[in-house]
Amino acid sequence: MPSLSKSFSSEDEGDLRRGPWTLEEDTLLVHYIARHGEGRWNLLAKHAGLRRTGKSCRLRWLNYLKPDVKRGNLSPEEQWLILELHSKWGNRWSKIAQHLPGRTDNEIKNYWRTRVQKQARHLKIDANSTAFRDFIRLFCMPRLIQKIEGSSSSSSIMSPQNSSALPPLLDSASKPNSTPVAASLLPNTGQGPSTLSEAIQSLDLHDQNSDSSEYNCTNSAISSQISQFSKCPTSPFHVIGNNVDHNILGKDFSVDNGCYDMESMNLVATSSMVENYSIGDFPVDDSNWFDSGFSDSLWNMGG
DNA sequence: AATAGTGCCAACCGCCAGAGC
DNA sequence: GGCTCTGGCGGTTGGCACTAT
Repeated sequence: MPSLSKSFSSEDEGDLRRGPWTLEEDTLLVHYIARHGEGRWNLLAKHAGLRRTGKSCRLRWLNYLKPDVKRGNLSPEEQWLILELHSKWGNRWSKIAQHLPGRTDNEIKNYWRTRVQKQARHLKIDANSTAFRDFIRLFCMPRLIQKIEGSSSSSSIMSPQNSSALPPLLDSASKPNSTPVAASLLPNTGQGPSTLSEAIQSLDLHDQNSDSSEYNCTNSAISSQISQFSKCPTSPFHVIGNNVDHNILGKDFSVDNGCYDMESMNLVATSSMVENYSIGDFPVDDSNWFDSGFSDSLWNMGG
């Protein structure tokens, strides 16, 4: 957010600036990197004439100015991938971000904290608990799969240049002052995967050392990967006929259902509901469930 | 219209690991 | 081996924008 005032944005600690970046600083940084490349951040800051720490320059570049940084709402595919990878790796945000082209670790971390952890708070369970992990895998991920499969035509192309495909009302780029100046100043490097399916393919290729068993049921294309995942016998939401494998329900999925207004929740994660649950009839408002991240009907249940 | 509450996210902080000397 | 520098990471914070009352 360039050029916004902030109480501590004036110079302190000697000559170093802190707080929001100005448009002028952004331009300096972008032009310097365009000419000399990135790296050696402390030197870069000095030579570019920026009164910022190298760290601050690096962060500003990586999280905001870099041309291939994608802005706007996370797609269902991206959300699914975040949930899946987080269940696998935990808070390894940078590692997770490597598999989401154009997304930064900061953005993923923010998403997790503001959307997913909020849900755990509303359910009054620990976000790191088994119960919440089950909730994610039993309810959220299958729902996302439905969402993805329902709009399979738009499943794969998510290059930064294609951000117009994002839901316009929810595209955070609509915020003022949020347009990356570098996008118009620098060419796209074209490095790294540009689509989610490419990212998942790279996941298949590179993840075979550590926990590859979790991906035994993956395929190269995202749609087949996800449907394969849902069919995988080891998947927590393995489907038998049209019903969830009840083996997974042996786990304690107790949620204090007396803690919130059940009428207004749309979704109630109780064992009895789970037993009647089938993939096709989630008791949630289908219209906007994941369109707006986790923040709409389902996730706003406790407020 | 004013105020309070909440969501979101950019930016900062502290810690750590690796490289170079 | 110890020190310094640098970059990377995860956690946290502050403030703007939006929504509800």
